[in-house]
Amino acid sequence: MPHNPLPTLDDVARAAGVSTATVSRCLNKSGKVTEETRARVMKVVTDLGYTPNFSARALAAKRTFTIGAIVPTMANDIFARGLQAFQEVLNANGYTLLVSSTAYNPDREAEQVRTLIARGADGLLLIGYERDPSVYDLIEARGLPFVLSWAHRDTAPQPAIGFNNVDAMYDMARAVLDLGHRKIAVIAGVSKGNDRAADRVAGIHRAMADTGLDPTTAPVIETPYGFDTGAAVFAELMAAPNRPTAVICINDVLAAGALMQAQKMGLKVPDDVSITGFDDIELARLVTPNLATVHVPHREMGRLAAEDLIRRIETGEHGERSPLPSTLRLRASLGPPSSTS
Amino acid sequence: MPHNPLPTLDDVARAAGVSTATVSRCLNKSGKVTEETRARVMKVVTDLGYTPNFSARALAAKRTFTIGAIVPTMANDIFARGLQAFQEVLNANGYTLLVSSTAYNPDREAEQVRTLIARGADGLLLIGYERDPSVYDLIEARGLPFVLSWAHRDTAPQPAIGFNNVDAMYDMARAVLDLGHRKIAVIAGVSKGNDRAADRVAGIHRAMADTGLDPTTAPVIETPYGFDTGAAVFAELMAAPNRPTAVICINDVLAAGALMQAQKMGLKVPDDVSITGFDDIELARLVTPNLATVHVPHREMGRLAAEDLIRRIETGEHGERSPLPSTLRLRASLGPPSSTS
DNA sequence: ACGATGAATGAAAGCGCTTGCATTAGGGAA
DNA sequence: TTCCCTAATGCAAGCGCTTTCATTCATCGT
Repeated sequence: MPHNPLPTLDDVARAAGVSTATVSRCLNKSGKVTEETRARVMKVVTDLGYTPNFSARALAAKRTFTIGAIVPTMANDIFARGLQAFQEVLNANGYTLLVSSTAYNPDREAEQVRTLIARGADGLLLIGYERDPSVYDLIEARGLPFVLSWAHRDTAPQPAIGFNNVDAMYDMARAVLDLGHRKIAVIAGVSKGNDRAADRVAGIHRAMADTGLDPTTAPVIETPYGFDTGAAVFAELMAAPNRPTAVICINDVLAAGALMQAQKMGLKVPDDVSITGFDDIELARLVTPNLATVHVPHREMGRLAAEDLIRRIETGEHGERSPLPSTLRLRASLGPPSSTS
Repeated sequence: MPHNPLPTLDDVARAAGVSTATVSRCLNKSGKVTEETRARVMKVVTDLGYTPNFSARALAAKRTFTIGAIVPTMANDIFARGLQAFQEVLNANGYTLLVSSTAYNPDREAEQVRTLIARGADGLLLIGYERDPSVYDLIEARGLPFVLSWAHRDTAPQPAIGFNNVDAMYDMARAVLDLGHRKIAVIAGVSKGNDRAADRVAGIHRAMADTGLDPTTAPVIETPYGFDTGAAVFAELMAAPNRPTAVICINDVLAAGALMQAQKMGLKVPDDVSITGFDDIELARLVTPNLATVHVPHREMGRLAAEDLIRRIETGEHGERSPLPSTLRLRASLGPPSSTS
């Protein structure tokens, strides 16, 4: 491994006949430099192909221009999309993205936060609210700017760029109920450590209560994320004595699995049973019948989260925090209950 | 922003009554420390909640335990999956992942590489072979370990953990041809700067030549990645006078778009026209009919790439480089050409 | 019992950059 | 012309860690 050393600030300073302080000032646009010297220095910089060493810069300036994101997993379209947008904005502003994932394991998050702090991240992106309080302590003790995303609760103290999962799912449940469905079942995600999943179920319950139904009558089955698990739970649900006429799924992937299983079982959707999802990933428009779901602006969310976080880092102030809108996409997988069922 | 300073090596050293050198040695398991002092130091470390400052460590040791990945975009399932696996292995080995994306714009890659080098990445993950030679120069001048992925060419000098796109697509094209199809059309990705896309088309051409067909007779339409573009190209293709009996798509997303469009046009798949994809993302088993495609082990690939890269960084040596296997998944969207067409 | 031997530890020199403070030079006011 | 003020620049002290080299000390051979 030949280590052909990159030129350093000293090299540039010497070649330009100025001090390292001046070169540094040129590079950091901190004013206080004649246009003439700046030009001379910049020429040397490009001639030498100089690139500042970030580690050194970070050590001296206590700024890394690095932002950490901790997501459950990138292999989930909704996070991948949001993260991509997040990264684009970061890059456009001179920041670099450090990614870790928890595989939905809350315990790993604290560890990841520690690592990112040690690495000197200038800011943090976290998903949702629910986490060990010690994690928040860690971040706040350090005065580290952060923003939550993929969720939004009006009452929560933490800054969040996201949507209200309760309300969003309430709307969908309401739509289902308004069509006349009374026998509802829910395929839920694992709610432990996942407030988004929990909130969505809460939204369904609220809609039922508002419609005069007893929320406890609807079976709610939690299952890990995935098609196959969605399919399995659906099969179980439909094998039970008192079949639901509508199955509300906590996300599109689970719903797609359910849809696939329905087909396999020879059930017509929505005639025999309605199925709804959440997220409106592209898949929703590809399955047959098209999936009724809740549209969430993931890219937009990632973009806004990045902008908010950068603002927070650079100016200390923060933007508005009103929740992002989610909108119903009522597609063919949702219909009125059949009169015979 | 209250900056509650994290404890430093000095703090630990003082509290443990040893020198910073000793603490450093304990932390880096470099032997040369009595079990007794190590225990004492470690206790102080946990008591104080000490975490080393990576910037300082990087500056002093010229190691960052950071690995950079430059992908076209994370918002593409195949990269997201691979990257997730890549990141998991990295994390398990004490490395952190720095992500940038190029949005399939080759020009941006050189810039990203520079940034990652300046940030002191210990290694790099790049997608495919095709890039400006200056990028390779940059990396090699620095002696920076790297590995390519998502592609594999036996003749290429660069280390790669991937599969052979030509062969993989050859197999699929062969399967299509062997069913009797003679009028074939290709929905391709943009091949400029994307050797995976180009190689796949090459595979199709080779299969045609091997079957005694003139490769130039098959229309190849390039289009950016996406459903809607896939649908649009498909519509165009089927509107032409001499309709193909089989449309081979360069990836599953394009194929899914084509499938959707076929449905919209009232065409039966595969009776009226066969459609095939590539990648075998989950969507392939969700659309109706299920998509015939080429299965590629993306997660496995990400995992292996990470392991190879780490080995390369830590020991200088490299593992084997035989291509990963891809396998045909011949599903319902592919059938023999109808006799009437 | 004494010097030789080697293992554990400490002292200190950076790594490449930023930044507070000192210094210099140039320009305007008196 | 002299003096003061300001803007540009340089000096040098770190930032927190690793690592080389020197030092210390206990152990062993003779």
